[in-house]
Amino acid sequence: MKLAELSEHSGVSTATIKYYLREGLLPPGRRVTATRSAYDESHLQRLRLVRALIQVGRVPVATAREVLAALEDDSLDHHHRLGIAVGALPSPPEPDPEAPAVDRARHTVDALLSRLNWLEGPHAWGPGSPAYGTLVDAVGALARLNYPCDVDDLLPYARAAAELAVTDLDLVERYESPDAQVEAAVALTVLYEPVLLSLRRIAEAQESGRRFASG
Amino acid sequence: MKLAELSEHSGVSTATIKYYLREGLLPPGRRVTATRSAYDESHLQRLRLVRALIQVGRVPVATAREVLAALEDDSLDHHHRLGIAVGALPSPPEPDPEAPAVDRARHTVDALLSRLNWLEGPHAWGPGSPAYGTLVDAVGALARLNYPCDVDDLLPYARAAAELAVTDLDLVERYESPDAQVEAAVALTVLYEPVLLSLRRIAEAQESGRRFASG
DNA sequence: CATGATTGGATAGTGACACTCTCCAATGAA
DNA sequence: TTCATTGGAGAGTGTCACTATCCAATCATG
Repeated sequence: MKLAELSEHSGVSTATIKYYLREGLLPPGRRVTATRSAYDESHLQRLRLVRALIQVGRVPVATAREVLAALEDDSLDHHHRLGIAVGALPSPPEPDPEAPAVDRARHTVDALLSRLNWLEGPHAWGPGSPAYGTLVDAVGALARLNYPCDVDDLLPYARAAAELAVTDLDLVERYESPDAQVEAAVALTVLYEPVLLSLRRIAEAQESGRRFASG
Repeated sequence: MKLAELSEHSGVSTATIKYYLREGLLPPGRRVTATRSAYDESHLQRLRLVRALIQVGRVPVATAREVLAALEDDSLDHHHRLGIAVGALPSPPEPDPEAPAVDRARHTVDALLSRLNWLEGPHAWGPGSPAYGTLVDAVGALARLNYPCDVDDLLPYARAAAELAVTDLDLVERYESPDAQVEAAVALTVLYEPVLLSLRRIAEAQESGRRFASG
C-alpha cells in the first residue's frame, strides 16, 4: 500500500498522515525505493487507533506518542506496560497546588481510596499519577464551589467505576496476545470514556424527566 | 468589591476577568462612578463556576456563555431549563456522518436506548442532542477498530450511567430553589465527569493489578 | 525515451482558542 | 497637585493540530 492508498483506506488526508509520520505516531513504511515506501495492514490499524485517540479521546499528539511508545516497549511485563500506556493517557490540568483547598481535596481522595482498599499501584498509579491528580483537582473544584464532595458523596461513583473496571478488563481479556491486550486496554479506556459520559448525560435527562417533567 | 479585589479573592487575573466580562460570561458590576464598578458575592460565585466549567470541564468559552444564559432564562420551566443548560454542555466532535460505520453505530445506540426504555426527551435530548451524537461517534470509532460495542457490551455502561444519574439528581434535589438546582445540575454534571473518569482509571489499575500483577 | 504526475521530505502558514498585553482618559488617594 | 490605579477596548501571544507549498527524485505511460 502506498501513502495515497493508506489515505484512501483510512479516510485521513495524506498531509495528515505525513504529519503523523513526522511526529512518530506512525512507524515509517518499508522503503521500496528512494522515493517510495510501502505500508501494510498494521499501519492502517495503527492509524485508526491514532485517530481514535486524538479525535474521540482528545488525547494530545505528544501524549499519544508516549502511549504508543509504551505499547511497543517489550522490555516491560504485561501489567506494567498496561499501566504505563493507560497512565500516560489523561491530560492533567494540574494547576497550582494552592494549599488550603487542594490539601482538603487530597485528604478526601485518600480517605476514599483507603476506604475502598484501593492500594497504590506499582508504577504509574497511586498518588502522583495523572488520574490521581485529576481526581484531586476535580474534588478541589467541587469543594471550592461548595458542592457536595465528601467521601460518602464520592462512593457511589467509585463503586460504579469499580464495576466498570471489571467490565473493561473482561473485554481486554477477550484478546489473546499480550500486545493485543495492551492495545485494547488503551483503546477501550479512551473510547469508552465518551460512551460513559454520553450515557450519563442521557440518563440524567431521563431521570430529570421522571422527577421534574410537568406535562 | 472592586475588580482587583474580585481577582484576589478568586485567584483569577484581572485581565482574565475583564475578558470574561467582555465575553458575557460574567455580568457587569454595579457602576459606582464612570471609572469604577462594584462586584459582590454573586460575581465571585459565578466566576468560580465559569472557571470550573472552562478549566475542569474544558467547556469552550462560547458554550459556557450559552449554558450560563440558559441558567438565567426564567421564561422556561425547571425541567426544560435544566435540559437546555446541560444539553448545551458537550463539545460534540460531530465529524462527517459517513454512511456505513455511523449508520450501524446509530442503530446500535437506538437499540440500546429502546432496550432500556429511555425515551426521547422534550427539548435538547434524544436523537440530535450533543450527547446522542457523541455516543454515536464513539460507538462508530469502536466499531471501526473492531472493538466490542454491541448492545450487550454497552449495557453495563448504561446501567452504571442510570445509577449515577439517580445519585446526581439526588444531589441536585438537595438544593431548594429552582435556580440553585439548575446551577447545581450544570456544575455537578461537569465537575463529576473528571471524578468519574479518574476513578475508572484508578479502578482499572486496581483490577489490572488483581488480574495480571506478577510480583 | 520523453514527459507529466506522484512521492517523500522539509518548511512555513492557517485557524481556532483562551487568554494577555498595551494604551488611554478618567479618577482616587496622599 | 500629582501620580498610581481603574475600567474599557483592541491588538498581540502561545499552543495546537493540522494544511499548504516547494522541491528534487522517481515512476508510469505513450
